Amino acid sequence: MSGIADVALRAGVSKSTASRALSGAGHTSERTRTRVLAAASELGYVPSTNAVSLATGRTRNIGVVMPRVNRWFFAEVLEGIQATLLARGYDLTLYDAKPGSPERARVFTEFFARKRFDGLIAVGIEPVDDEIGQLQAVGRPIVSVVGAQDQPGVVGIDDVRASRRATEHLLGLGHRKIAFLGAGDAEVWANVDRLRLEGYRAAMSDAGLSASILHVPSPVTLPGGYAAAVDLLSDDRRPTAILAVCDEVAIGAIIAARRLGIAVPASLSVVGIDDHEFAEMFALTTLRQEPQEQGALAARVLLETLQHPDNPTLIEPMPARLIVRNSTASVDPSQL
Amino acid sequence: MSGIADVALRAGVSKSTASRALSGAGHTSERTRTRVLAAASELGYVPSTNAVSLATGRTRNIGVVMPRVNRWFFAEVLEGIQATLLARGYDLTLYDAKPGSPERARVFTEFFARKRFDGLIAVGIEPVDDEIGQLQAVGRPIVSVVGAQDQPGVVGIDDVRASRRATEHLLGLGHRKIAFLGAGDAEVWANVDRLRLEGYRAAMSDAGLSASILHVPSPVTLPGGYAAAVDLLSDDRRPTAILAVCDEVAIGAIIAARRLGIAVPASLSVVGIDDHEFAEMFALTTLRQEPQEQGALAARVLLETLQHPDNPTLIEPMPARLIVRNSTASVDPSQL
DNA sequence: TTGTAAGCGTTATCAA
DNA sequence: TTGATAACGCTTACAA
Repeated sequence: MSGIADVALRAGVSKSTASRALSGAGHTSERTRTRVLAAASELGYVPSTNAVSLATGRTRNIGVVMPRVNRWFFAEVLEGIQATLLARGYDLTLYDAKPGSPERARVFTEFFARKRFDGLIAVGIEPVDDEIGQLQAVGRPIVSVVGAQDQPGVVGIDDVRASRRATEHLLGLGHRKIAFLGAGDAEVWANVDRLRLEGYRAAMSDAGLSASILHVPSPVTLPGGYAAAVDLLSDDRRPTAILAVCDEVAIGAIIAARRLGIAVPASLSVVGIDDHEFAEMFALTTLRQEPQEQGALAARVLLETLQHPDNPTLIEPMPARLIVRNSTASVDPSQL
Repeated sequence: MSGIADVALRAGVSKSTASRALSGAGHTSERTRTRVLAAASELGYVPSTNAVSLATGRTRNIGVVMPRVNRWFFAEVLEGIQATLLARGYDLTLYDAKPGSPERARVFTEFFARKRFDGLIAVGIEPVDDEIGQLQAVGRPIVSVVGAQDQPGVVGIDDVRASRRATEHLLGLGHRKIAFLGAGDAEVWANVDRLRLEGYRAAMSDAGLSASILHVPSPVTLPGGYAAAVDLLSDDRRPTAILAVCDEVAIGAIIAARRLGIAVPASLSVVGIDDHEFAEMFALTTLRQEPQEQGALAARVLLETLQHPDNPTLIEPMPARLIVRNSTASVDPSQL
């Protein structure tokens, strides 16, 4: 456990010189610098992060809050953030904040107040009431991933546009009876769900099909989509196509269709949003978003902000490309 | 940003008295204590974790390393750890360490050397070569989740026993041609996979079926299990039952069977290990393990060790119960 | 029970 | 370019 004092001693300089040589800040002669560096590596010197933080006020640590980690999207975003921070030598402190839970309240008050991080990445956090103020009160830069597109510092795709595009794909195939599957009432993702529903509605309206708009609520999970689809598809007057709020729901719907003996895509087209890791296996047509990239971008933007606090970075919405696989086809004329 | 000095001033005491009153260590008169507490809350005082850590040597932070976070098991374990730490006021610093990656090397050397945590939880880390030494060198207590059962401080189920039990379930239903699906060669989970394969082999041998042992390699993912099962089941001499290394692979196999028109469980029994969140939806018979509990236990044990370093806690293997659903049935006599 | 003062391991200021 | 010395914000002997 040798400290900078030991290094200084061994290099025959003062602590301050050693510090300068090691951190690169301030002037040091080439000769002493190499001597200090040598001494440090010989001793296996590792600076105490606590002492550094105390003296400088920076932690080299980033906080990440998300409502949960056991969902494909969140896990992917987390990996993207992690990789980027790691490359820059930053640590990552994770905070779990399930909506409405008492733990969440503690995170927002107690844990955030400790300010153990230089900046915060909020993923899929839709702050309610006082949470907004609590986030502000942290007094550290914040970047969000998925959230209201109108706020600054938000990384994500344009959800309205994505689901509109997906709907148009189905319309282009001749479908008229298109159901939107997903987005129950009090969901985690309420915001995103709402935006995607909106895109679907807009596309339907534009096609003169306002009357055919059909919003089927479903839990936003694979089993949830399965169950909801079983109900929906058991009806005689079932739709010819389904737009799911995300791939997990879409895949649930495909599995439901198979079980009911409904051929996909011959008798039913299904399109999702995400390009989930299972999408290929189910030949799912979907709008691809890349959560790892979103996480990486969020991290980059945040680190950039830390370096140049008054250099506000404008974040462009990320692209969402239509990936056509084999879950969508032209509508069967007999079904019209 | 008021510090303890401000609190002390406001309460009309010295810094040390304020510190004692706030931390509860040492004696303080009831009266001054309440005064200090009042002053602290009026000022919204939050101790600087850096200063505390520097002075005490403890961080109130736990490190968690795992090879990845976007797999059901890991994500669940992480949630279990998180919840437990949160309840005790501990922070969680996450380290991603994909096997063999250069990032992993950095984590094990650079990041661990910073010792930003009081203890470490290693989930599914199968340390190689120098990594073992590097973990030791951290000089902090370590608890593992899943790993060699013979090492101390390891939380997990008895994998050999679990897969033996699963195999016996199939044997009890009259199956003789039972394939083990999973565990390719150079897999992340090599250790666990090997143990489960071993349990299967043991059960088969005990039943006098050594000759029928059939190990079919498959990537340990749902799509991987799907692909491997499609191959396996396309063969005329296909097995009447499959034991999958985990539920994700098992579910892949069920989906494959359905696509091939093979009825589960009538013509094919499938059993998994995990009780994954999708298991119920696929009526999968499985051996349930509870990763959240494992994470929580690991966290509890670690915190306990921090409090009583010389009180070695013995960790019992966690139970794995057979959950019989509808993916297994007595073998069809015509298939024998 | 309380206060003084010395750490904890760095960085930052200011002379030299 | 370098070196004393004072922060950083807290805990903890040691004295009172």
